Amino acid sequence: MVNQPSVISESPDSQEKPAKIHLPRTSESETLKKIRHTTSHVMAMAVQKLFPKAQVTIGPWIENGFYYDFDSPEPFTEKDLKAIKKEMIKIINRKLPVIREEVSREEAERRIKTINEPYKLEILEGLQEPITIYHLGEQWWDLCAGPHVENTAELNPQAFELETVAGAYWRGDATKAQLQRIYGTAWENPEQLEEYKRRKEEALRRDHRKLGKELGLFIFTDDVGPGLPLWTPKGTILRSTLEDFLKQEQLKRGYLPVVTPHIARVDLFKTSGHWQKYKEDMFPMMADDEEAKAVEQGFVLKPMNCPFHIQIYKSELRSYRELPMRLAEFGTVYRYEQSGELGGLTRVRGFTVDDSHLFVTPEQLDAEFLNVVDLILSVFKSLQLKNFKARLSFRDPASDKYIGSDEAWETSQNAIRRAVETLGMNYFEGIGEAAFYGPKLDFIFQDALDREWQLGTVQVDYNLPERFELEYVAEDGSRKRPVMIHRAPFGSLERLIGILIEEYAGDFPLWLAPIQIRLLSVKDEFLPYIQNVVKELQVLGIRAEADTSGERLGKQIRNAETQKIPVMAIVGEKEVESNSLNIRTRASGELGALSVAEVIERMKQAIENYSDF
RNA sequence: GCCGAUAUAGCUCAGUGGUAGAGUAGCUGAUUCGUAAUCAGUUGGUCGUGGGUUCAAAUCCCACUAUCGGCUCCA
Repeated sequence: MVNQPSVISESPDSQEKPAKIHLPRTSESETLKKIRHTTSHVMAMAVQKLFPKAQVTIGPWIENGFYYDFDSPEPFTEKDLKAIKKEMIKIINRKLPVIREEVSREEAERRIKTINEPYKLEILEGLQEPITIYHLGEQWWDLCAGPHVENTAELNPQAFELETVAGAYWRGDATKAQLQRIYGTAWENPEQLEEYKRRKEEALRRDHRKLGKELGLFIFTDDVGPGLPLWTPKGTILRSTLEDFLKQEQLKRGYLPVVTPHIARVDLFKTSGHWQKYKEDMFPMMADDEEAKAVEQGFVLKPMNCPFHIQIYKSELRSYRELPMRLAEFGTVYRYEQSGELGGLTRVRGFTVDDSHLFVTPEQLDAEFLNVVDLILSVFKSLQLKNFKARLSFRDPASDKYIGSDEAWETSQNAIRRAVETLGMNYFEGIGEAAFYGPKLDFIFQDALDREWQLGTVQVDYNLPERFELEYVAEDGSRKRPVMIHRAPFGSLERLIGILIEEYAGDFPLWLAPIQIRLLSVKDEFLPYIQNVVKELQVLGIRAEADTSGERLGKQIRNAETQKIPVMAIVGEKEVESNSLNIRTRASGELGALSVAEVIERMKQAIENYSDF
């Protein structure tokens, strides 16, 4: 197995093991909460036994397990994890009682001082009374709200695993101490643990970085640079199919296409506020010489498209009759993301936003916002994306990273709240998640490894119209200020494709598949026939190709399956004689012989309806 | 950016101080075959880059780059 190419693991046999075991998330199970809390305490006790200098900080449960952060002079290694696990099993087998004790703040403080753990003192400050301490036997205790199992004997030593070590900042603050975090998972029984591991492996198989390589969709090279994807022919088909799809939707809804350059004078971004607020996140300025650099006269790669679209709006005196004006562009932007943040297609330094800026009158704002949300939801529906959350991304009033007046923020945040309430959508609020120029409604998706990513976004903006002094002539002849809506249903093509690859596990619906149908011949003598049919299909815009490898049929089928091609057409003597194709699909297997005309008709229908063959 | 790990053939990986390997892909030949791997032969690597230690480095040390996991950040 080890020496096989990895695509092998995608074979039907390895996929047909439906999960029978239910794996609850921690928040759904009181039992798991107890198990994981106690297991994390056992781990902390083991760590302090083996590394007496390690200080315990916090160690909560998380949805799939738990972690504990330690301040340790030496970082933990994978080897240490094995030793820690061994020590944990010893502790479990000692059948230590887990005892809850309520103490006064003063008493807690006194006890912490005797064991000299300053982090605990800081934690204590933030705790409400009653303060509870949990003891593991007589040697170890920690501040904890619980709940816990009653005895370590209730933990199954075969049902937990220490997974990985990582750095983490104290209190999640990059200016504070770097701690060592150990992630682990714990379950009720070994069967659940096995199932959990199996699902993690399964998730790894869906990873878009792996599938992107196997299916030949995109590459990265060291010579081009980190976070800068290169799109291969197949990936480019996928991209442009998605682009065309959205362009059509937008044309139906009155959007106006525009194209703008990738660079602009730095002054443009001074007016917009980017230069002041996000200079560090932009690629460095290009200047002719040192003198130009000194006075900040030069060009920058655009991190956003809005200032460009604003220029087009401003290029003429606008009447209220022209509004809403919806300028749309697949605009490629460049952001100098921190090196440690880059990964696959979900976080890159150059990406294409399906961007549009809508210039509307204040009266039009609510209706237009609803139109945008409607577009976004219908796009997700066509893409069969169902698992997402809507987040109201508001500013953190305590932070100074935002531009604009308090009134402008209030007005736009209220507009967003009104919209989601009108639609009756489920949503949650993310304080501090706003863009620096305005609040957003974001659509959040999960990748194969349960990490969350923002795709679609709608933003209400009173600030940039102000900064660029945008106007329109109102009905009464007065000059008024429009409101802007920034919106991107995909968010970025790159991130969307990353999520789509994982959502479909590389098995794209027919309309998106880079190769829609591959023709296979039983014998080489039928190659001319299949090549003619391929031409016929291509003329009709169907993405068809012929397998000319001369391999046996079984191998040709296998190759088409591993490449996840949705439709295979097999040609032997019978098919040539009757001018037909013997169809086999990924979704439904063998469908038998159909006339070429019928195959064409069904392909066209399925592609048009976003459905299977 | 921070903590840790990793980097060997197009791909997936083995190789822990003594002449660089396997499977697969590619190429060549034979086979002309009916629904997930036909057989044989064969090309291919400054072992990420640059330094150092050593008689000798893929292997040990240092720096850098990239990737992976996590943290922080994310317009």
